[in-house]
Amino acid sequence: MKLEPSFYYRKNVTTVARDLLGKALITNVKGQISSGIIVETEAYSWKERGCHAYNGRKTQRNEVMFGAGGKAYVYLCYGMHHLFNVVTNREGIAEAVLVRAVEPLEGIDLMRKRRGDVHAHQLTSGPGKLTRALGIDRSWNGKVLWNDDVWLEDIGRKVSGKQLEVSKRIGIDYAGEDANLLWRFSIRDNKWVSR
DNA sequence: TAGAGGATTGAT
DNA sequence: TCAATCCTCTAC
Repeated sequence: MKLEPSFYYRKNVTTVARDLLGKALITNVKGQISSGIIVETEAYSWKERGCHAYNGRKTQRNEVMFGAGGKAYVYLCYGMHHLFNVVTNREGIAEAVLVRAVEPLEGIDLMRKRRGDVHAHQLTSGPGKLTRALGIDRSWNGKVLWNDDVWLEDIGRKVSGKQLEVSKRIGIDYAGEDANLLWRFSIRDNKWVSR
């Protein structure tokens, strides 16, 4: 079952980030389906320095984050990697959840084709890798997440408190104290969690 | 309009 | 540990 818009509209971005664990991210590129189970996320909010939209800073790139929740925010990092975010909250409030890693579910052969011949557990174990494996690029920026190209689904997988791992976010040393926020959520001992 | 730098990856 | 590589933002 596809996640309802109300799932994304919720006000607490960290709650959405936690709830996304165990959900499936599915893409349909020219009729070819590939999907993965989300095992690692990070929350970002305009209220803290790790976020592109810190302090309400709005640019052409991050404009989508200011829209209503439930859209994809895809941007290029380091000139070579596409990163996939889920926009949350209501219009005017810039918050998003970065999907950092998924566990391959469907279309594994297709992912291999896109990623080259790598070990199964390296197919989608990082934010730049999973976008490539699933065929996501910047042209997907702004798509709503309940259409037929890309969507999220509840596949009934529960993440217990025991499995939930909370930690500091990665790669935002420049954010000062905000880099210490425990806004990274992952499934403990899952092979596809990055690093 | 030019220059600096980045929410990463993969090879060395 | 470091280079690849190019878009985005900022400042001139």
